[in-house]
Amino acid sequence: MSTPSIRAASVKDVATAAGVSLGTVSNVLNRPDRVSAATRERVERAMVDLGFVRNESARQLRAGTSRTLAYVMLDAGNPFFTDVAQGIEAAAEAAGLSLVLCNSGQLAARESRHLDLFQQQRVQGLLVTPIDPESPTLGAVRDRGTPLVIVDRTRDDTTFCSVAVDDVLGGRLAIEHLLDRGHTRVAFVGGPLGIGQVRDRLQGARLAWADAGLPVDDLTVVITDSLDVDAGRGAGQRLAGLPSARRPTAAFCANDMTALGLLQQAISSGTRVPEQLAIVGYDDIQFAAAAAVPLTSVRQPRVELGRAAAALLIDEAGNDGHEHQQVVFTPELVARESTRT
Amino acid sequence: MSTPSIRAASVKDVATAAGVSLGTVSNVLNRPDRVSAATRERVERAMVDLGFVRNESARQLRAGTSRTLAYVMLDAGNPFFTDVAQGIEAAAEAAGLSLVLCNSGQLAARESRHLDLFQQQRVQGLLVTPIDPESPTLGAVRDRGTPLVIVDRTRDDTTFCSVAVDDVLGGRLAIEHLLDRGHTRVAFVGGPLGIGQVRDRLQGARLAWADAGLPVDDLTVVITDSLDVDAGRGAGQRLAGLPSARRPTAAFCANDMTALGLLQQAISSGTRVPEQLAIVGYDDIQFAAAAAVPLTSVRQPRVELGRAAAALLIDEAGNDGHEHQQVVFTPELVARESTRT
DNA sequence: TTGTAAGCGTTATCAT
DNA sequence: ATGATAACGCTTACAA
Repeated sequence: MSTPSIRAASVKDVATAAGVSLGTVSNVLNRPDRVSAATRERVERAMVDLGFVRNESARQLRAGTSRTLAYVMLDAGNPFFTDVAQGIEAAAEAAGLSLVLCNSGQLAARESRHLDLFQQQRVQGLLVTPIDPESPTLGAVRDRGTPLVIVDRTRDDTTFCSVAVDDVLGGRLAIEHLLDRGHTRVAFVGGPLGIGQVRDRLQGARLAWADAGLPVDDLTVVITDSLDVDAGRGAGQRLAGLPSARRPTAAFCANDMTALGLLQQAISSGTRVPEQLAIVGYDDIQFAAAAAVPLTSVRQPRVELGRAAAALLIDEAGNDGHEHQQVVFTPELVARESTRT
Repeated sequence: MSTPSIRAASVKDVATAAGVSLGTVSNVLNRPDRVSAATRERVERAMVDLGFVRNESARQLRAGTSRTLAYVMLDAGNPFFTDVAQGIEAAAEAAGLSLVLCNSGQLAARESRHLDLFQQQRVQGLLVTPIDPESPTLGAVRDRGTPLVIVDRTRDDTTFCSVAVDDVLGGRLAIEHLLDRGHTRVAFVGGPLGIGQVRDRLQGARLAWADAGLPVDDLTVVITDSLDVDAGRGAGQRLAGLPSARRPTAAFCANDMTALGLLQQAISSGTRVPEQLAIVGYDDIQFAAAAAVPLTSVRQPRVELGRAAAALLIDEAGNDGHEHQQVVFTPELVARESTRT
């Protein structure tokens, strides 16, 4: 049993206890092969006796290298981002690195606090899903020496590595699926348009609509204030209020939370899904498949997204010949009950 | 614009650039009042010119104090824990501390890796929702000097601070609610029984059942392998297979994920909820209210749980007269459509 | 108000 | 195979 001491045991304490020099202790820590089995054992015993815990600050200061990656999430409450984090962690673990997480919660002040902290900690690299991908603070981080990759967002220039999913294509897929099912009056539900991804998904929807040669007015656009469940409910009421001749027979929602809200409103008001209203969501979160009417959704390769981001970061941090890459993944439509013909 | 240099600028570099001594630079960092406005300004200019980022390892090594708390989550994909984390972060932020997160994902190896890492980083304190609250590794952490509080779990002894919710009472509330609604054949759905919380919720259910003087056999117990959506679906099929005379008219699920699965199975097989099957969940996650039939659920004060845990930890880390406390919160039943009479 | 210098715990180089 | 010693970048007395 170790005795909680007033001051944590240091290598020096271990050395004294084991009757060896401090350098030898460091060797059992870092090059165990360089030390004889007998002394190694003695040192290791002393370590557990004293409850020795290596001081990472000192190690890092001297060695000049950190063994951790950090991911600043946009919204830890959204299952999408925790899946991305899981992919990052898998890649980090495979490379012998640890991942620590932080949540900006969409607050710029918190985002920059966390960015600062991690820079000061000299993490090997930083992943971030930024509130604003164009923000100059990201460039500042990298200029100061911390490799940084942008996750699930893109930037207009190519000065960063980034991984994202083709949202224009995703919008296309959703609408093409509904057209295939014979729908000719469709609603896009989502917002605000300040979010680049919402814009892209809408654009993709419009492109597919135009390609089909349908009257542009038959694609109703319902802009919401946010992308949560309440927004979906509200949109449902707005759709229900339309004259039946103009009422859409299908809706494409900019994310699953919104789609779930719309679904709930429909069911509780007696609208049958998919017979009277087909619904397509976006993200394919776990709850989409588990909804009362399993939701057709555009799936993004979340875990793979994280994995790729981590790989890019590890390359940027370790490879001198590194060149920035903007990786764009392809989304995929998962058809379920909510759009069954 | 700062120039990305081959080696990060140090206080010494800043001192040289500003034409002052290294001690003065440190003063503008730590005691800005001790230095004249003129030199302070000069030093600050030099800092931005050089893109100076304070080295936290060196700071911490010398000052001996960390400004961060860490939370090792059990399952980052479960919205319950991210809400808890939010409460922790709020309390940490209020105390001028940062919070970093890690996910054990129910893997003991990962849990202990993360625990090790944070100990080595000498974080001010550690919060953890452990895979096994009785594990001796928790005691080892604390013995080695890192304050640790247990979150959403309890331990048999009182050697730790902990915060949890009264699960026996929660089970009681669920069953009493169903009894109030007139149900006399009820199923408990959840498992495995290795999880203390599942045991407690079941125990509460049984106590309430016994108090009502009903035949013990009329409380059907359906044990599941896990607490996810699939488990709920499977349980639904098992219930449907019972002879109608013995088939429960209501089910109490050990968490919302399971309840959502049960609900989905019921709806897709034509069982009307709540008319033919009433459902009570547990946790009151956001998706519970957003389900096709909004779910009655036992709510735990998640954010408050986190806040309280952080407060305990901060006290343990900073207050010499600290005494361990086991805080137990009271759950609350939120009635919704799924149990409407 | 500012400068000087010691030391935090570790790693790594060089002797032995 | 092991021991002595000089950094790493910073904070903090203490001296000027």
